Amino acid sequence: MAKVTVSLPQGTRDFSADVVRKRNYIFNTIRHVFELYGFAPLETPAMENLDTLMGKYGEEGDKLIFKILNNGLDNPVKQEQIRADFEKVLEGKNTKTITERALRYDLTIPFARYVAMNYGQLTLPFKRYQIQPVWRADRPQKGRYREFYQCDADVVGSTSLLNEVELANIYATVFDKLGVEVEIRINSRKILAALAEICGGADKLTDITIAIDKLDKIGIEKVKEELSQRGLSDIQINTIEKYLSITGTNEEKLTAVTGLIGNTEVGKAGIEEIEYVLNFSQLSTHHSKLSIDLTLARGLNYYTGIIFEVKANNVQMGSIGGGGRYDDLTGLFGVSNVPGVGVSFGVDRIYDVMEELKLFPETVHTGVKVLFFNLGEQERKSAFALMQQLRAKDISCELFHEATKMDKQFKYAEKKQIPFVLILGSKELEDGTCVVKNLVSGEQKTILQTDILKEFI
RNA sequence: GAGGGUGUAGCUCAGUAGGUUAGAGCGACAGUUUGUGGCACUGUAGGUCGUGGGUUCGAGACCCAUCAUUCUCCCCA
Repeated sequence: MAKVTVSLPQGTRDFSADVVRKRNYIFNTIRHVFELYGFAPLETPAMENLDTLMGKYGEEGDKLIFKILNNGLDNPVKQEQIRADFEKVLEGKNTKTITERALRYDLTIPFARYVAMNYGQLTLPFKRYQIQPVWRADRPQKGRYREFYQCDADVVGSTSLLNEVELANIYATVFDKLGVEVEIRINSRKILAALAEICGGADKLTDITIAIDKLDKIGIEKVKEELSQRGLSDIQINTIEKYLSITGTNEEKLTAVTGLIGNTEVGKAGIEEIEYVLNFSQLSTHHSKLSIDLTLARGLNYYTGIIFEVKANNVQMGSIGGGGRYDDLTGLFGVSNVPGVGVSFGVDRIYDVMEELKLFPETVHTGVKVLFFNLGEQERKSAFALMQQLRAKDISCELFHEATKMDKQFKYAEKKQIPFVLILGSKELEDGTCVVKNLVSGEQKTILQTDILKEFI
């Protein structure tokens, strides 16, 4: 056999039939719930102008954007300019002559761009969902791919906390349906802002969030070290340690955090919005837990209110969903004062979790239902006619491609997990019957050809 | 960007301290079986041991480089 020399770009994958079916099961579940909650679909291009994306995801994020090389760089007329601009690229700057487009990095920024461009036409509040791949030039590892799907639902044009309640319920509903046990973590950037305020300045917010976000990974001592490196005083660090040591039930956490930052206006607001979402969500019934996580910060710095993150229980995997409220995402694109809130599902990680915990139902494997045996020229003509009758009734069938030993045809059906075979040989041809065999049970019976629809509908 | 692991048949992997002609299971194909699959038995095909250098009388094994892949950190879904 010839040596195969082709390969796939790092971090990308092909999906074979059974994987696609399982992925579709997840997509369909999410899409269905999005529709159920009144969200409408939107699709945007795989690529955006580089300007649209740059600077939206922080310094690290910018590095992970896949940039697209411009066409026509070999144009002799422009060579001098291009050489000069390429020097800038070597210094880490982007220039439009070299690259001006990039693959989308997430779905939120393209959505904000869409809202800004179409603001006048939208009925507010505007609720859209979007299920498309995104690309990141990250180094692949467990649960991390360079091409992966996000499923986002966002509401813009409303400051109502009802939206947060709805989105929390969407999370709970989807994971209940999929049978994945999760913990939906909730926090408010306002509480973090209040913490920064009593620690001497709003400008410390980013430093503080980056450090405390790592608590469960590196431990309290390392966090304190990092805070110290980031220029916080011992008194400030002491306050943060008090904040981080808050534990207990949701109610206990709220009481404790109120004692610490409840005297600040922003802190009070943050506590109130969490209380509101928690109380409202208790009205609906679902298994997934909604719990306060005061260390939850989220890297994206456009979040301003409630923030969410979803972790799967019983499995080692990064977050499988995240989101939050942003006050002014479209302001970056020239349309100010459009508040919004959204959540995102990471399908590829959800798939990995479900695979690891064996949560996919058997019924996901629905392929061909009936294989018609091919036992000769006359036989196959009759079989073909019968098969078309079933297909007309939406039953998927196949006729074996050549007249060969039954042995082979049986094995084909078995490998493709086709549950029924239909045998129509010379005997059956004569008396107008056919044999239906159930490959799972091994039972078979002879029926009239005219009764075939009854048999399978 | 930093640091580990792994590359041997289509797949999963053995390969002992460096020593003839590199193995197993599964899979594929053919047959036992020209109208009944799964089981069993028999046989066949398939590998310049990721690639390139080096050490050695001798390398799948040891050393260096390189590529691929995987995992961890950073960050994230």
